[in-house]
Amino acid sequence: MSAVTMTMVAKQAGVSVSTVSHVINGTRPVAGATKQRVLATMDELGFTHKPVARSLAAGSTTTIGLSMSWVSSMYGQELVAGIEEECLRQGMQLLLADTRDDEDREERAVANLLAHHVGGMLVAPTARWHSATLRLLQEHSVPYVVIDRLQDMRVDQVGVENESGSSSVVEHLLQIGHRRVAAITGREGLATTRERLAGYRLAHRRRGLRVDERLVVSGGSTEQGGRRAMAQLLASGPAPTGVFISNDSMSIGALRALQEAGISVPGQMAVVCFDDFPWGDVFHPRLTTIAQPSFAIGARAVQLLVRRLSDPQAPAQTLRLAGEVTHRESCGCNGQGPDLGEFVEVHTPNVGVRHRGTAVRA
Amino acid sequence: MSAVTMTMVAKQAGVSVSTVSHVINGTRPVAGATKQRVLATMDELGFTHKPVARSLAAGSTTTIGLSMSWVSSMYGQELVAGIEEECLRQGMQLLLADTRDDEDREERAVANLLAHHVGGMLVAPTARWHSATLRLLQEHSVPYVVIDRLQDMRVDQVGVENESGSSSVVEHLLQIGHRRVAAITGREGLATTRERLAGYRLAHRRRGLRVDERLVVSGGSTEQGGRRAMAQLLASGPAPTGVFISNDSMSIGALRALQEAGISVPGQMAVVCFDDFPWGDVFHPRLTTIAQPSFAIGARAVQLLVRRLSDPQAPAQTLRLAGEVTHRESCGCNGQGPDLGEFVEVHTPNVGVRHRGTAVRA
DNA sequence: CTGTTAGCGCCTTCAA
DNA sequence: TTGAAGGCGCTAACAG
Repeated sequence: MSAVTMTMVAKQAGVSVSTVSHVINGTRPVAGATKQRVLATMDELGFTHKPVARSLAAGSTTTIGLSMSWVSSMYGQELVAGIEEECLRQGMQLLLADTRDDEDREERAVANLLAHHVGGMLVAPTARWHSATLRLLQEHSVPYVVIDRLQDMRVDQVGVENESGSSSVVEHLLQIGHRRVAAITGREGLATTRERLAGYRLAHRRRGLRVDERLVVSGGSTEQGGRRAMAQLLASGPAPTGVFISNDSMSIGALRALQEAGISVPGQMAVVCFDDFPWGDVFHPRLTTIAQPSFAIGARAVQLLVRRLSDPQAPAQTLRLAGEVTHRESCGCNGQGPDLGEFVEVHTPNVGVRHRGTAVRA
Repeated sequence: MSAVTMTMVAKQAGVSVSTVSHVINGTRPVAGATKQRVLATMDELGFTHKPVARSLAAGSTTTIGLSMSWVSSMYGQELVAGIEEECLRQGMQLLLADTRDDEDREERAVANLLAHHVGGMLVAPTARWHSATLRLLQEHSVPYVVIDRLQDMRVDQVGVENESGSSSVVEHLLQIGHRRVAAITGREGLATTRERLAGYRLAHRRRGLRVDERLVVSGGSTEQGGRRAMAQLLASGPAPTGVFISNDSMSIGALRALQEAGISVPGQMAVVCFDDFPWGDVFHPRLTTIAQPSFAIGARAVQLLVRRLSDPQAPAQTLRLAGEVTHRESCGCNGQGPDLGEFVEVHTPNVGVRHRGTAVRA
């Protein structure tokens, strides 16, 4: 039997329901003796608070929703961990919904969450999310913060510094002598895609080199796309000697293509990529990557949401956390390269840091 | 504004709330004309159903809860995907809570889910879950199904066939000539640990070999544990020539230890393990594994729950899905081994199958 | 076929 | 310092 209600507690303790309610919520002073009695009976009866009833009556919740595509990427695990951890600390509950990076699913997911009376939302938007989903969010006038794929809007959002991160690894390749460095870019329309590509270009500019546009290929952010993109790079024209891959899924696809073509890494092709793999230093090729501070991003997102919840008028804030270059062997510099740290300012925010394998610096 | 209620729809359409309710739920016949009118006004006003109010009033929900530790394992992603997919098909919502394989967190997680009025629960229990959590579940008399770590109880549960799976890969090592095959086992108290170890023993028995107990080491199911276990195996006594590792996290740890010791796989050490990696055929060493049908397991779990929801008196059911041996190179048989398929009956249940990379059969 | 009337468990004025 | 009473949005008898 779970049906221990406030009414039952009230009757048993010989007080009114409102007193019980106030004891629970600390929403008005209650005499010490009464309070103790209520607390005791609550404990005795095994009373549990029912958030749904509360939210119905009060119109608010301590539950927040998270809408993201976490099946498609390894990056999501740490993110969710960070979010959960911070939720715990803030005394909030988390409701999860998966979008699979599909706009329709996303709309349904958000609608669901909203229907479940979440008090706020964390959204890692899909590529073309604005249309319906954004409207939903705004119609319900629910506070939300955008994660990862930042928008050109005045909203609370937190993500990684894409441009500086990618520019530093690309510049590393250029610096150790590569002159034909390709880029496999993500899905069109994503801020991350745009910014990481910008980093790639910036690196060339810094070195006074011109980008050969034939070496810039879209991989659509998926594993299959990455595979195709790499295959295409290998097939057409003068092959690159190095490649920058814009996310983890595409990296796997690209590696698959390289393997199928019998090309060794880094021997015949240097590889650097965005997004780290937690097991990146165990398997070969050991990838040189930019690790996102996923855990911290998640935690910060919750903090941003909590802030907005308590102060709806606060100005919108955009947080950019620095990625961390994890230097391994796929770049082929054999430790002769520069310390990449000089390009990237690695600052890990003070929100609970997680170990992510052994980062080998050059 | 999100506050479009049934009452408003009723007034606008000139009917009573109960009619609106019945139109929505199809819970009693409504005249065609009336129904159309209600539907139209609902659409016009942008009405959204509020599940929390419904569950309060009806005492039931279409929301089910999932309590598991999915951050720690890659296996979890497919599982959740399978669960979600099936939930979608069954028209149910999913609430997620992470336990991090910690008993206290698990208790809180389950309590939370219960508090949110879930109509049923999916639980992938931690090692010592019975004490508090199970009681919670039963006190609330909520239907639940156990996933993965099956219990010795009469409850609905679904998991992989641990024993036959591990015995087949271990027997493979024995068959190609290994005589000192070690086992790195999981956390004590887990059914999976027990069963996978039993498979390891069974393989030896089948081949008429005795297990050297010094080669059986616990890795506690964690990456660190796997690393320590492997280090221990390498340090003490006569080293094994092959090893069976009981889950994915420990495999990563063990590989790390092997790498630190400068031991090549499969050259100096043959490796087989439970749990596959989605990217297992891209990186080296390419692990020979037993892939769990995670997606199917998730889907079946939902089906089991739905069945119990509709028929509380149905007899408890235990489902065992076959794992699939994914034969790659870490076993070192160089394709000379037998077709492992002859040991394992691979039957993929009819619940939506997912691609998981290219499985190379010997 | 449809409306009326109680609540579900809780919060929140308004009184006392 | 405390109670009583109304209502959040919806469902489910009970009446027509």
